[in-house]
Amino acid sequence: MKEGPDIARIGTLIGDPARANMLTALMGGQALTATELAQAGGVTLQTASSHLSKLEDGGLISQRKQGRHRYFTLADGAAGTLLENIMGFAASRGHLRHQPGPKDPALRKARICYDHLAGDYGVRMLDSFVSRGVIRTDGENLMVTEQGRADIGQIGIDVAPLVSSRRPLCKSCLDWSERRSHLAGTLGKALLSHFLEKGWARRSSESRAVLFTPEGERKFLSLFPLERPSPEP
Amino acid sequence: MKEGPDIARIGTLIGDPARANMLTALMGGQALTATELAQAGGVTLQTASSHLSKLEDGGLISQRKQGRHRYFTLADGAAGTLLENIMGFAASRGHLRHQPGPKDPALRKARICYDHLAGDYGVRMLDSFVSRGVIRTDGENLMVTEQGRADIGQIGIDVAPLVSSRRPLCKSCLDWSERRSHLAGTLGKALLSHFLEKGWARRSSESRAVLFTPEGERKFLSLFPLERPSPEP
DNA sequence: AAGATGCTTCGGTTAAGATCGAAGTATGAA
DNA sequence: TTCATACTTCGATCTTAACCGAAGCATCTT
Repeated sequence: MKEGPDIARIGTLIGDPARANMLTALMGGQALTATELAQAGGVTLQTASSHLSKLEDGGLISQRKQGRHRYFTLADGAAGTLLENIMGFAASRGHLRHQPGPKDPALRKARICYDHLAGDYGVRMLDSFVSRGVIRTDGENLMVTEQGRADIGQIGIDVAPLVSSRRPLCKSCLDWSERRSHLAGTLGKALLSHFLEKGWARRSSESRAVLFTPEGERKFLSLFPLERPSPEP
Repeated sequence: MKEGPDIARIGTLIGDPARANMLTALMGGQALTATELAQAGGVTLQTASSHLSKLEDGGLISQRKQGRHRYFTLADGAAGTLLENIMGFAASRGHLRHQPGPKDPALRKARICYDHLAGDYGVRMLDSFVSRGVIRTDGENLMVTEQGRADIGQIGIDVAPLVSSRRPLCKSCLDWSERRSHLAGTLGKALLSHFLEKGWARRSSESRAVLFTPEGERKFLSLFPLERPSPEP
């Protein structure tokens, strides 16, 4: 009788606090072991193991055996995007777990959102692109302009190989701390990788924070100037 | 300690089968009473009332009192989009509630997805737009071309007023019965409204099916010809 | 081989919340 | 006023599943 996709199953999987915490931890983009995820979820290893197998059956995560460890990651980009969407929605309704934003100011400033940069710096980067005409926006969709390709090339990133993938090149992602959009998609991913490779910033070991070096910060800010505060919905 | 948006809360709301059924019913885009939603959810009125207040607290739905009725709708477009996303994801993982598609063939052929057309006809419409260059696609983002605006104008729809809104003009939405994309966004909404206004089709009273008249069907098919089966991921 | 580490499976307990009957409130009809 | 309809609130029951201790399996180290 009932028609359609089983959204309740996905909802149930995400609806348990321990599982939600594990998934949030996996949004960091790194593969984590069952033990690490148990800690992230705040449960014992036995309980975590049960949760992880449910998440895997549900297609949200996948695992890779390596020696006596099992490394878990989000199943794919679609799973990451789904979680981003839900986070954005939850934030838009004011459903925050503690108070208006992350307590840790570093997390508010710059953090990883699955595979791209979020937080104040992530929002600033997209704002700068839009105000300088590198990226054009049509409500929600984002497109790199012709001239924008050259600008991004100057940063040291070749746009061409990024479009081949089935993931979109640009995608806006609602930032829960800033309540504005930042840049996701393969370009967002490439930019973050670039910053990390150049040594401008590194990942925090305990959280999703991205820590810029003083020099990296200087370069970042000069690379992504803000003309004026651009009002965005 | 815990950072970020409370995705577990949203998950829990969607994770209950009765609530999921109610939300799916509301994806039809029409305002429904508590009694109707109780039936959709397969629970008594008391239980439904409890569910509805939880959904409202969570920001997924809103209500409007009218005499002794209370009409419930999805809170806004963002809520609809969220549910669409989750449906698409669930379908992509094969989480269907019964078997590979809707039992009702009419539902497979054409149905309402919140406010736009889905099913075989919905997919065909987008395919036709893409193959004729009315809409260009960049991975996931959709854009109406210059020439496309004129083509759509010929159908009788003025694109200009559709872009002002904060919702995107075009948006792809994964179709769970076809496993391909169809057209959402304000343009998708305008097209469906147009078909209904012109009397080419009408909504089914019991389900989300959209029933075309013989003449409406003829016009629809000639308006959205398929050059060749276009392979899409 | 023996021990340590990482993880899974099993079993019993417990807590959360979904459910509905019954009673209460609000609006409309007669 | 009286009755009917639409819905909410209260209270009690009952099912589901989250949880962890204990035991088992697999892999690495020594």
